[in-house]
Amino acid sequence: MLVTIKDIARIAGVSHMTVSRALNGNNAVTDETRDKVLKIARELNYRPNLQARSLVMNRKYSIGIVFSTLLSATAPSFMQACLNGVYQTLAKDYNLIVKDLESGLEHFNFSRVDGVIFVSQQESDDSFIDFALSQGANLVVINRQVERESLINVTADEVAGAASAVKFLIERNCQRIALINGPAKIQSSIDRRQGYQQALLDKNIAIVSDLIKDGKFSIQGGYDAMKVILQESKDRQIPDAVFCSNDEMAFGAFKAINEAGLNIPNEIAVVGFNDSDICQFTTPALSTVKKPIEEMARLGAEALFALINQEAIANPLQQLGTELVIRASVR
Amino acid sequence: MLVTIKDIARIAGVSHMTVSRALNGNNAVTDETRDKVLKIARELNYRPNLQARSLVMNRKYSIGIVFSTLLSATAPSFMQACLNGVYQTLAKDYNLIVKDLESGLEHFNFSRVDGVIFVSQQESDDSFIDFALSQGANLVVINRQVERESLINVTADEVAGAASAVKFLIERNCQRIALINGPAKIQSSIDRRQGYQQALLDKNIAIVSDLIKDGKFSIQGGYDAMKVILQESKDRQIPDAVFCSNDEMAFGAFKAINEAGLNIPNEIAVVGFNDSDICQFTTPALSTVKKPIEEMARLGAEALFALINQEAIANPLQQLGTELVIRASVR
DNA sequence: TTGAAAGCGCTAACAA
DNA sequence: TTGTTAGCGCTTTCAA
Repeated sequence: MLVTIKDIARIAGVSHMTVSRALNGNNAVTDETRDKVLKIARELNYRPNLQARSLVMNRKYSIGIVFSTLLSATAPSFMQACLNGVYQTLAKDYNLIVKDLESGLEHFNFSRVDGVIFVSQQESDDSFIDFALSQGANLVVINRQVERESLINVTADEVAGAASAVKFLIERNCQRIALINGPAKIQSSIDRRQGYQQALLDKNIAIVSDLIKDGKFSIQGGYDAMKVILQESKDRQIPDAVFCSNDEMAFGAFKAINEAGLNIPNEIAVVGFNDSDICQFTTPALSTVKKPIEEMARLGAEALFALINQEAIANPLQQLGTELVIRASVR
Repeated sequence: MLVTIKDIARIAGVSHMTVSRALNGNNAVTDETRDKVLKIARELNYRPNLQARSLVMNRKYSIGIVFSTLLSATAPSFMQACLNGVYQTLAKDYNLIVKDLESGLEHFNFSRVDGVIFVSQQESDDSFIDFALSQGANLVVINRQVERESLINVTADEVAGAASAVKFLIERNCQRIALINGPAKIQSSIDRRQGYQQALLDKNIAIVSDLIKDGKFSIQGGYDAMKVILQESKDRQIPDAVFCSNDEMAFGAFKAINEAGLNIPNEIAVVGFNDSDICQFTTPALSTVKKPIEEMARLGAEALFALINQEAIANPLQQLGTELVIRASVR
């Protein structure tokens, strides 16, 4: 068994309460006593049992980060950015617990965490959000816009981001612009499609449903979708541009375009979304809409800690901007 | 405050002990009582306070996964594979806590977890390993081979993997083979370099230190290293192959080679390591050494749970095989 | 089959 | 400034 405050108390010849006070920096203890206690604690390599403290203080010293899924539709770069953003804000004593919703939300025990930062990706996540709120859990939802009374929600302006990309393509004289989108139920897919359609409407270009495909947010999916698009346009005109809902799918599309012997950007321009690491190193370099994922996670986590500590939340609804990054994949 | 067994006891008109027994499936309780208790528990949406149970049982219902670093030198795809592998083996009640060593190991409180799975990447991790062992923690080290009395260690045979790749290149008539390696202190870098050198020696090819560069395990680093290699060989012969210590660096090298106007694989053959998602979609497709990362993590986690539950460990030292995957980036 | 008492390691409240 | 007592929610032990 590990060292407890009682062990230290016995050796120091004081009560366990004096030890507790000394360790917690309570100043109702003489310097001499404190020094003695701290010295013994150090020698015995004492670590507080946070489970026990937790029971008394009703604090868990843990927060949870919950993903819709750890496996599919969560690109590694996206997940790492989220984890990093949250991890950086973590106070010294705090643990970060990773969960996904596929293991079943009935297993989620809110009594083990002080709060949850939920990286929400789809509308069906609502049941978890409502469950969390009904449990009175401290909750911050990031990535997907959610309408709930006084819920803290940090998102990016994906509609505008997608629209800016498509608008740019049109201004560069693209007329037949395909969309390789993520799975239909994912909110980012819905938003980016909306931005795509908005831009086309604004410029009086018809929306051609044959040019919209599901690329599953994966490299393979982007490749498959692009192949189908090219196949289907064999007898007709091929698209002169393709907007992909994330960079991975754009990367897959590159492969299909290369295999078809077509030139990027002269025959087909390509734009992605997120600005992940790969963009600068594809050939040609991939134009994209930069989404501040790590910052989104950081701001969400900061708000969560404010919530936990019952501090005022400056701005419960934050929508971060996106930014069009032009590289050689457009002409 | 949340529902406790005492609340249920009061409503059911029994003692809290009977509730505890009913909830834990102890059969020293009549079916009638049990049903009544379970029904009330369900209605009140009772969740056990694992902090409290923890205190009594001296079980934490959490394991930790510790990375050397969450930020640098940990490729997103590698990290996600590790997390997935461990997450899949997690028992229903268990939480997974993510940590890195950069936050300082003095902060690591082993009393909060039942065990730790350590994704070790470098020799300087040894201090953490020794610290963990000195604390009597349940520890499993994966990814890096570590010599410690009765320590559970799951690794991949990286030396052989690298050697097989380089040997293959030589058999395809490559003579000047560059190595773009990870940071020198990372064990995988050391192992893969050793495999590289071994293969060259076996085939009586001299090792040219100018052809060995640090690519930092990142796309950018691979690009930079390849550029330097090409720059330096301007007046001499350029290498006819480059072996990269991970796929990301190979991807960066592709870019530099493309920019130099050289053909892959005819002028320079390229091989990577890990077999991550991108390999099939680069142009040309990237040959690589497949490393079973997720399986490594899964086996490690299974062993950790066996250790926690004091079951026999079939095989404390497991070295998984690697496999050379040939694609179009070699001729 | 059920209940009462004790205690896991810690802190809050009160007393000395 | 220090100590005593009680109790957080749970399980183990022993008694009924």
